[in-house]
Amino acid sequence: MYLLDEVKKIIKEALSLDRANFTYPPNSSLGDLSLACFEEAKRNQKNPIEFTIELAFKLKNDEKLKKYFSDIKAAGPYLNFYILPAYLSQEVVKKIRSLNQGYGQNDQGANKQVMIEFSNGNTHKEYHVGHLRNISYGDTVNRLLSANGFTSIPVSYINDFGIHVAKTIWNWQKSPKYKESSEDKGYLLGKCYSEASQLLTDNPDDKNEVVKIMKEVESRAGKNYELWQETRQWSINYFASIYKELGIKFQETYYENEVIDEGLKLVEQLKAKKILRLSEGAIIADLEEFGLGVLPVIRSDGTALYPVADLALATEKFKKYDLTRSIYVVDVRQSLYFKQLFKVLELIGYKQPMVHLTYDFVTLPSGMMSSRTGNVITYKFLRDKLFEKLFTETSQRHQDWNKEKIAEVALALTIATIKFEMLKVSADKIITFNIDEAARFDGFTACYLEYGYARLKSVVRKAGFSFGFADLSLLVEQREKDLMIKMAKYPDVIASAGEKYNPSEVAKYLFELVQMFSDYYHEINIMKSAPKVRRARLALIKSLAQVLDNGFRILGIKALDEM
RNA sequence: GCGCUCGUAGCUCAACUGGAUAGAGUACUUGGCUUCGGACCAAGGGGUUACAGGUUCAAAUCCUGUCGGGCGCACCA
Repeated sequence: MYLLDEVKKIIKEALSLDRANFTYPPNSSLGDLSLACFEEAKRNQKNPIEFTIELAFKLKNDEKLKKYFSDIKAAGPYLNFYILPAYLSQEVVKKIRSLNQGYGQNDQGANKQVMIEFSNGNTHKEYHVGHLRNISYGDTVNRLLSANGFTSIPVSYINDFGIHVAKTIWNWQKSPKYKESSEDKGYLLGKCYSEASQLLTDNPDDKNEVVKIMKEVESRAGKNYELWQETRQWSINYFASIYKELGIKFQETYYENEVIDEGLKLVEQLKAKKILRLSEGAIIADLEEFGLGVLPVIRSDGTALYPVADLALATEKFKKYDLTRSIYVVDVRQSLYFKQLFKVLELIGYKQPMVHLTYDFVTLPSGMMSSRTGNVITYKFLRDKLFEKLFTETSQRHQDWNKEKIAEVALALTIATIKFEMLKVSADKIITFNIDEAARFDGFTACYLEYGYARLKSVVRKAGFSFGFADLSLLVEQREKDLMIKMAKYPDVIASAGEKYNPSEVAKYLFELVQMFSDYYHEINIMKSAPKVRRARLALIKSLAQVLDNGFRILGIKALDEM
């Protein structure tokens, strides 16, 4: 059990409470932990202010509590606890040193297997900042679930069979410039798609050709089918290169073209079971009685819509894995669609909880992003722009470094910046992505966190061999105590962020922790302090580095020793 | 029209899900390099939490209404 849980348990036992409303005081002069006593006072029919005074008196004389608290004070209706620094340092610093990467994890989800689907790229289309929000979010939630003890299975679903594919293939054949270009072919397909959409808006008659290509691809034979196979692979390779650069891994990858046939069979079965029916020539799920309207499944021309693949995919997942929960990370605009999909799955008989994890979209100052109109910031554009700027910044600061090292650090900072920008705000906020804002490296940014970490590591490096036994009771500064309290809260943050699927809590926590360290670093010179004190302080900041490291890992960010 | 959602400092966002004096970043003004790394730190000004009611010991948070933005509502994905 972690320190704060233990302390809360002890207080509850001492007061024989089964429920208790703990909060954290607004500033450390009011204590480290507080108990709001409104309800308990009411239950005892007492004025809360007098009631806390009584409680404080009682607890202060409780011998059992003396090893945990230096003081217990009544402050109006709150009972404030001051944790004994010696106990704090023993419990926090030592615990971190013994658990290392495991610090912050818990076993809440033990023996529970959950699946999380995210990323969901379309082949033959651009990979843009909207996808980056999805993948950063999904990946972090996956890591949070693992940290909370769940067996979490990250999967991606790739849409390789829609009309967008045919559009791209159509334009690819028409325009020789793409074939001649030396750029990555997967990247070029995105550009090609954008142009195709524009051309088709200008000349709607050309759609006939696109439909012909679509049918040929779906028939799985012929020249266009072969071209589909080839181009599809370029996209898949391109995605793989992006995932690799971002450090994101999937346990399974599903493709629309591989589940669609199974989906069509399933539709027939569901028609027989009257879960689906014909209406106006189309096949639909009529969900009016659940207040969910109508979900079209097959068009009146007989071609498949999105749910066909999704129903088959869900079935496939439940067949292969014993899941206690199935999570889909998809933007909020598809809320109704997922309610409908989950309802149909429930009617089929799947009882497992299904969660649509929503996030709001990424828009641009110039308006809504759309690969059809070309109003997008692609991954490549963003990455190159940030990389260039960070490469320059890093070179200026490290004239002694070679180009490879500078590039390595600049790339890591680029990735960290992208992810952090996507994760630091809560999922229900629209991100208006301003590339110049994102390319600033001060304030609440990944670079700030990395910079604090690098300075910390630099002190540790300079200290060299001066470690050994540390007397942690020498950590008596208020700033040291504040840091330790903050470090003690890390497991709470992981539990809470995991429960709420909310990475921004972790981002904010890490920022605050680094802020506290920066202040400490400026006010207290570790290397110049007396040898025994120095050892204690080094032990403190080494465990602080571990907490930061663990938190960075949750966000999918590489902690850099130097930058 | 119906449904969902958001509205907090000039701007971008927090606020432990109903708790103490609503906090950060940025911008602006000012101070700090004979430095354990200045991509840093410190100080200052900046708020009727869109508006009006209600619920209670307590409301940015909950309920009702109004205004404003965004999104979705049968063959797009």
